[in-house]
Amino acid sequence: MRIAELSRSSGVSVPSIKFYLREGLLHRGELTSPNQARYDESHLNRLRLVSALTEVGGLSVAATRDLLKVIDSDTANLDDLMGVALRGVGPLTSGTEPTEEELAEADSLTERHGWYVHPDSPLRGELARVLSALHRAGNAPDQEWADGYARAADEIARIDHDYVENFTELDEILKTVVVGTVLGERLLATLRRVAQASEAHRRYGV
Amino acid sequence: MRIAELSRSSGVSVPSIKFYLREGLLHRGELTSPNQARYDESHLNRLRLVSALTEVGGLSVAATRDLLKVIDSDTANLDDLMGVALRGVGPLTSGTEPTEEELAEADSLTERHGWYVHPDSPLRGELARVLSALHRAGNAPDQEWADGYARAADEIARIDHDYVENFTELDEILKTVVVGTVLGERLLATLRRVAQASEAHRRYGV
DNA sequence: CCGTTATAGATACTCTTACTATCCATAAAG
DNA sequence: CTTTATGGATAGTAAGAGTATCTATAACGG
Repeated sequence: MRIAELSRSSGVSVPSIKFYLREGLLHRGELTSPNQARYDESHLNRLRLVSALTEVGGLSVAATRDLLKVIDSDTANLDDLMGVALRGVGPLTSGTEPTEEELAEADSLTERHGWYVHPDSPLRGELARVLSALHRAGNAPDQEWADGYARAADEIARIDHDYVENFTELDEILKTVVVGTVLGERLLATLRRVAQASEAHRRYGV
Repeated sequence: MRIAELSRSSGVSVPSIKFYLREGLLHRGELTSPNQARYDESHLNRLRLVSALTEVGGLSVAATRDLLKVIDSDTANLDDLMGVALRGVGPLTSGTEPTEEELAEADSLTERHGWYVHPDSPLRGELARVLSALHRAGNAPDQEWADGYARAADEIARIDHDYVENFTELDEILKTVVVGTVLGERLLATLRRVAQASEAHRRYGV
């Protein structure tokens, strides 16, 4: 197909497609002449993936490119790739480095739940920053509340891993992990709001 | 205190403080002369809240201002305020309107979990868009997986509501709901990644 | 008392991100 | 054979989040 049709069936404007081509988020079409190229299903699928990740997943173009690079890579080692995929999924938070005290609170939480976090993992600082932000925002996150969240997170991690075990193809697993991480986060956030609104309705009849 | 000290103890640069003053995220200090103002604890607290919401919560300055407006308002009706607070917490996703079919999938999910969602609620479209994005990304969200997420969301909603019931002051509740919604989302996302990494470690020894 | 430093507030400038718009030379379509 | 549609390069734009400057004045340090 030509670019116009690709645009129509993907819902991405022609200039944006050209932009993604320039930025390396989409592979070039097969040139049939110096100014004509043919696109196929692979381009369409990639564009759908890109728009899902950026529009709904909220990823920047740069972050999306990095993720796609991981998906496209065919390193043989699944374990490595899972790690890269999880670590690569940004942008996480910004801000200053957490203090020792904040790290200690994060460690205490992860230990209470029997989680293993590598001391150098960015997740450790990330968690510390979030907890610290809750303090700074004037909401000392009471331990029971945070623990409830942790239990839910634990359950979800198990669900995710069980789900991934259905797949065997490496590239399929990779894509599932990446997409599941990014869009799963949005899904969870949205379901949480729905559940909250519904619970408010149930309790107070809003 | 003067602006330099406010900057030092909040970690926000003086130009940024001035920017927040211009944008209405921070109330002006008390003028002691045409070019001198005094700031107090209230300014410090507000700045901490703003930086927690923007840096960790990932809110834009505009979204933060809107939220603060809700927190500052003293409408007497708690029910209304909870609704406004929950609805006001953006930015949710962007993109095209969901189709009937996508809405139907969203409705089916909410119904399976006994949730009540007002037909005009933006949450309905939001959920439909996320589910649709999962399809578009090439990951048909298998029902069992989504249901697992929904159960976790349900649990969290209950935890949140139980937590809020500890408070009695209206403005305290409001702030807790808003902060809890925004930062709780980050906390949950982070815990989920920690749990995932930990589960990967447990299962595959990464 | 006085030179230096620190404001308040207004206006202008900058940097990044994510696109759009133009342009040229050729291809395809009617 | 005259429009319309590319591919690819270059330039322009609009929004968002600050920074920098500037003008009078205060406040401080000696």
